[in-house]
Amino acid sequence: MIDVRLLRNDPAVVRAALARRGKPDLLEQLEHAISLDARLRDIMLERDALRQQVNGLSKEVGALRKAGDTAAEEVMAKSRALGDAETGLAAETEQVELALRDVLLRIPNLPHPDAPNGASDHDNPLVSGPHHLPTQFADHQKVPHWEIGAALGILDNERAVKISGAMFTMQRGLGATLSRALCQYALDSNADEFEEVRPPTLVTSATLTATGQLPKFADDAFFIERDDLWCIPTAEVPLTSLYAGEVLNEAQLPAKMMAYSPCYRREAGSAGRDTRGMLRSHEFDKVEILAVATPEQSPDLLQEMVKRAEKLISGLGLPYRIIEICTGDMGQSHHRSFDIEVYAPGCDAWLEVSSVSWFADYQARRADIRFKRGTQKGTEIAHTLNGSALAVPRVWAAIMENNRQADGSVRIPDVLLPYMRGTTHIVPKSE
RNA sequence: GGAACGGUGGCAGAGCGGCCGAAUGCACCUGUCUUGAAAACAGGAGACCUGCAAGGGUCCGCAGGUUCAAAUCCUGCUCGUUCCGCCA
Repeated sequence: MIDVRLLRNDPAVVRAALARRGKPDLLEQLEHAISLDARLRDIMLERDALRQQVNGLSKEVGALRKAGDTAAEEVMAKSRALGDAETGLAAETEQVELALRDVLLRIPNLPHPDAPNGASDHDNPLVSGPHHLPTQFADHQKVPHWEIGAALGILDNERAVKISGAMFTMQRGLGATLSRALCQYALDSNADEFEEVRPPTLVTSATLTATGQLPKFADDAFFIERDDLWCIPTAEVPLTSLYAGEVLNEAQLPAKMMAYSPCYRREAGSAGRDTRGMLRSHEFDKVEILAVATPEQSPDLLQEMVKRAEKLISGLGLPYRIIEICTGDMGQSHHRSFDIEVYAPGCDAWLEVSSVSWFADYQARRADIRFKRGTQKGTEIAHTLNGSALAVPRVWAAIMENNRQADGSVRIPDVLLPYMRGTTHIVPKSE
């Protein structure tokens, strides 16, 4: 959520910042929020004045009663009348409050001043790279991973579909081992600074609202109606809410955490896209890194987290590049955001394998994560940042295609060897 | 799933419908004392909204209800503990 007070005191700044996202209807929502806020403060003032009177009268009644004064009855009647008026105003206040909250929850975050302007993903500037990109690929590398996986007997999507329906994948044998190896690798590489967490993967609506998926993007998530729980689309969701509703001490920040989790996505808007192979599916594995921080710590943390994600991809020896997300392509909650893309010669495509973002106080305000500076009075809203350390399926696919040898085998990147039980190459099953 | 009990400030823990934003202890902060600290003593100190401020309002798990007045009474929910049942 954006800060209502900023909207109230400096609407021009908010308008200008949101205008950069290039969605005209946003500005209408802003005006709506501004007028609701003004109205809310008016009636709250009225309501509080009434409450003050009622409170005062009630005290009087108490005193009169004690003194045995019959005037108490009169005062009670007066108070009752005021109380009725207060009830009406209170109901209205509540209504306006809810309406305002609903509008605010749907307004996206303000882009960082340094975030590049742009209308769509075509305008995302290149930050670094391409790295490790050979001048040309051999023919044996220009085979899509779904063909490689099938030939090696390590990808069995047909049976995944039999079990669970379209857009589910299944890895078998060394394919499954490779998936797990990637997770281990990502976790081990960040264990120096990040606490490993194994969070719940079913969460409440409140939790899913904190990170920004609700109320606007309910269609993108799996919902278990009977128990009123949602399947997480990323470990960002439970990790962000880990400190929800708490006041942290400044000394606890930055709190750095990481988690492996399955991720569940309905992919409602993309039916039919990327249906082959492992580029898009309803369930996949990911290792996420996340930090809760002070505003001052955040810029450096953002850079650090991009570096960490880059190091993982680079360590695998895959061709990659880093781009920055422009204002028109930014996600709802993002303040500033970088993507790492890996080139897959079989698909002939740059695949987004990691996204590192700074949310400023947008998520923390929704989640009510605050911190206290030293012995200073009062609290401040914290900042949150997170990034995929490693999203398994697309990296898995890129390894298949980039590392395919002339003999049809796939070479395991060196950094994964410790997790592969001695396997250096995945070779076709000889039958 | 069934039953019993419970949810009060950073923690522990009192609280007759009005004198309760809430005793007390610990922890914390500031002073006095001390070379410094500890101890002792004195004082201070919650969060949120609104307001330039003074002030006002809200918050005792959550939501309703009763009442002139609710931490306190009633209802529903939720979470926790324990016991039973079930179970990897």
